[in-house]
Amino acid sequence: MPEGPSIVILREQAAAFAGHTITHAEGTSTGVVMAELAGQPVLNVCTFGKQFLMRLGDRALRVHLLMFGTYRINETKDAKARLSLFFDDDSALHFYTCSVKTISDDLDAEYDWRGDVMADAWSPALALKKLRARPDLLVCDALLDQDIFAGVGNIIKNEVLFRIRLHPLSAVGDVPAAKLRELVAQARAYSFDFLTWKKAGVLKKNWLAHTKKICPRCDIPFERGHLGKTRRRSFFCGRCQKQYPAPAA
DNA sequence: TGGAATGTTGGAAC
DNA sequence: CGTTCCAACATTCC
Repeated sequence: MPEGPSIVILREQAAAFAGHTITHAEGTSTGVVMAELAGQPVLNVCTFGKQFLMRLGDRALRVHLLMFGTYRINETKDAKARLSLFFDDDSALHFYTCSVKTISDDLDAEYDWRGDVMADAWSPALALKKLRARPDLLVCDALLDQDIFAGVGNIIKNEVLFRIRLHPLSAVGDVPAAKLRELVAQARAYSFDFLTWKKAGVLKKNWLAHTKKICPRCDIPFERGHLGKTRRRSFFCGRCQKQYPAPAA
């Protein structure tokens, strides 16, 4: 479910709740006081990276779907909801298997929107600055770092690195400047392709690297491994994805 | 059917 | 005290 673009879809679907008032809240989450939510208006909904945010009358709710989280609108799943919100027009929003937290309603103080690859405020220059400050960071870890690329997940990581022909074990400080700019640009560009494909139900069909066995460019087997400090799955072509610095022979 | 996966966190360990 | 590491959590699919 949950890389940044999927959360954007959630936000678009939940936009209909803005302007409505919560009449009742229930669920197993310990991150909110259910009784305090009744009567609160939904002022607006937004996202930061993989987080879904709802600004209410006197607080905001942060929902993170983690790896397995799901949600339903105007219907329920056969499972206990972490948080169910019922609204004054009899609509409802249910979250399952997720982390729910109550946070300050001053979202501009909580988040630097320039760090969200899906945001209008996304700043490639700021991302580059953060990257240059960490030359030893491997690019496979850099893309997953939510302080640099909020919203990017493991699928986007693999697809971006394949797209720009960059080996996942390359060190940020050794990647040529132009290639690093490409990395930043494609972190956003691929995320929007992801969004388009996810909406059309053709996301998997468009994967070129993630979970793939053969490189579509070289027609040779992909390498795979749990790389970097994050130890997340990497799928990459040892021939067309260049490594910086070149590995010792 | 056990293992692994679109992820983060909190606390232990150093 | 700061940084790093790893177990824990949870659902679904193969």
